[in-house]
Amino acid sequence: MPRTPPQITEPVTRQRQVADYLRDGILSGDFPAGQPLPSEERLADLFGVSRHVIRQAVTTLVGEGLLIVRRPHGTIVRDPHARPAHLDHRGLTLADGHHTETEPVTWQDIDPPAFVRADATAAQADLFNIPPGQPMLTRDVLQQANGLRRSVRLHMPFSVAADLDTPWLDDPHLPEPVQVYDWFHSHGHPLTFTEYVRARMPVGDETTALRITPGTPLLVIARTATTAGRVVTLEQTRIPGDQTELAYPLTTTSPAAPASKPATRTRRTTR
Amino acid sequence: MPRTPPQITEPVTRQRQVADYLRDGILSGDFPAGQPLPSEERLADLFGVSRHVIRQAVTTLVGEGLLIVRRPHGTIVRDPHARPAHLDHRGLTLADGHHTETEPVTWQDIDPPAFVRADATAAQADLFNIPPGQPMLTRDVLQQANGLRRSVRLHMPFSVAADLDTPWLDDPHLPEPVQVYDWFHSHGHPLTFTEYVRARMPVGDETTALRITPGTPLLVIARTATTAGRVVTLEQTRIPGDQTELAYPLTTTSPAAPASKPATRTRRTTR
DNA sequence: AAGTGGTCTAGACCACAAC
DNA sequence: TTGTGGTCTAGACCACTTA
Repeated sequence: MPRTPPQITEPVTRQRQVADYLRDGILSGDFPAGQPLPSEERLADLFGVSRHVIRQAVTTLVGEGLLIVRRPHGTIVRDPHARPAHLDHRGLTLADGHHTETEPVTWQDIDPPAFVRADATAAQADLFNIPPGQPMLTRDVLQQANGLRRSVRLHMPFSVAADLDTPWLDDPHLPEPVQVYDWFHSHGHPLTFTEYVRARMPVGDETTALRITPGTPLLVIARTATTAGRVVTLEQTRIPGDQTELAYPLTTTSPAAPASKPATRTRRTTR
Repeated sequence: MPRTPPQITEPVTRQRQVADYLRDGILSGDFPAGQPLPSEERLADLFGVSRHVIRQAVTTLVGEGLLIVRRPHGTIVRDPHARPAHLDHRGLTLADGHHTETEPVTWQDIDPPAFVRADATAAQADLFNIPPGQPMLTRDVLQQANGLRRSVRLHMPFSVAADLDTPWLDDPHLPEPVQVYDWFHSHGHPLTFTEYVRARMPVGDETTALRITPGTPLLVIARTATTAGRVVTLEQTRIPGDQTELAYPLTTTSPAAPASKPATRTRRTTR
């Protein structure tokens, strides 16, 4: 009897074997990008399994972004090494009191902006250092440029609008973000900006609104504007993750002049 | 007979209805986070459909990151508004000729670094401005800290190693990235850095190697080091997208001193 | 022992677009 | 008309963990 127990590996199911076979073929180029795979029934016959097994394997690979299904043409191989076609240099330019995006893309509103009165979520309350549930002015718009889509939502707590005598306390129609930034700058509140980037899967109608191909995640960018240590606005942008790559010049600080970190946000240390 | 054709909407399949019902319940809090959903068989009886329909709906929501399956406990509701628990302030500090990461996390190597000789892909060749397929020195390592995992891969073209008389042409055992940066700095090649962020779904064994929960994307960070207009190294980091959020201080440039954009990379304008 | 989700079969019918 | 993937049913057996 063997003393050493055998190495336990992942169970090798049929759908797993099919998925591995197809993935290897795609990554090695045996199944060239842009070409359709053999039909599900043909693959089922080829492997001698039911179509359900094939479908499970195909579903896995669609989730990995390696396949895309075009009915009734078939299942098409996607280029796995394709990088996003667009590069977005993140940054703002300040000239004559006017803020401008570094990236000179002109986004067009698909629908008129929506001005919803939203209550601060726990995370937003934490960010703005306000009580959770406090109402906020928001401006929500869906935009497009070059066939791309993005969603931009600007948030400003009521307390900020009131404390700093902004014109939007009575008229909640916030203009586009850069104009809001201009107002702060010209009224004695110079701004510094920080961006927070995360990725998640689209939920529900985000897939259709942003025209997201199945198997591609969402890039979520939260840009905060801070003046005198106070976060005054949050500009949240959502873009499909397979179309755009974000570029940031990295600040190389020297310890003599330490980086002015934005106000630390409390974070759960639990997972 | 009506003149105006009816508005065409998405077909409302059973699995779609089940998924919508469950999603609404999760987002509204009727199905509280952390609690298990009713079992598949119970849901099938409840709706009067086969278990297959339930499974399809559950698969959809797992793909959206709203559910997580823990066998045999059941299917657990995930907090849809949870933000990543960790914040990574991206940046480098330069002191006494030594580069240090701004974020003071100590990552531990899970395995010893692997030094593979890799050929430049088309995208990498474009980035380094070298012919595609040119060999590169690479250093690949899987790390962990605080229960998180990440993969870090450092690339340096052979031509760079040779032209700048680096010590790694003969001994391909690249040290960790900051030490490589130190070498460039102390040998008369001051560096500037740019980071490129994108998101994609994990492929194949990335899921297991990085311990990625199904339904969560991957954040891919490419950090380039440039000296005298030449990109000398590429440091690529991959982290699970549900655990870490990236923070970048945004540079607000004034047009008098325009931002020194890194060498423009050619990009396909096609989708 | 019981109950969970995972895998798999063998069928069936459908909508859609190309031929 | 044909072939595609999408949906759906009604079963079956399995591995796993907790009670």
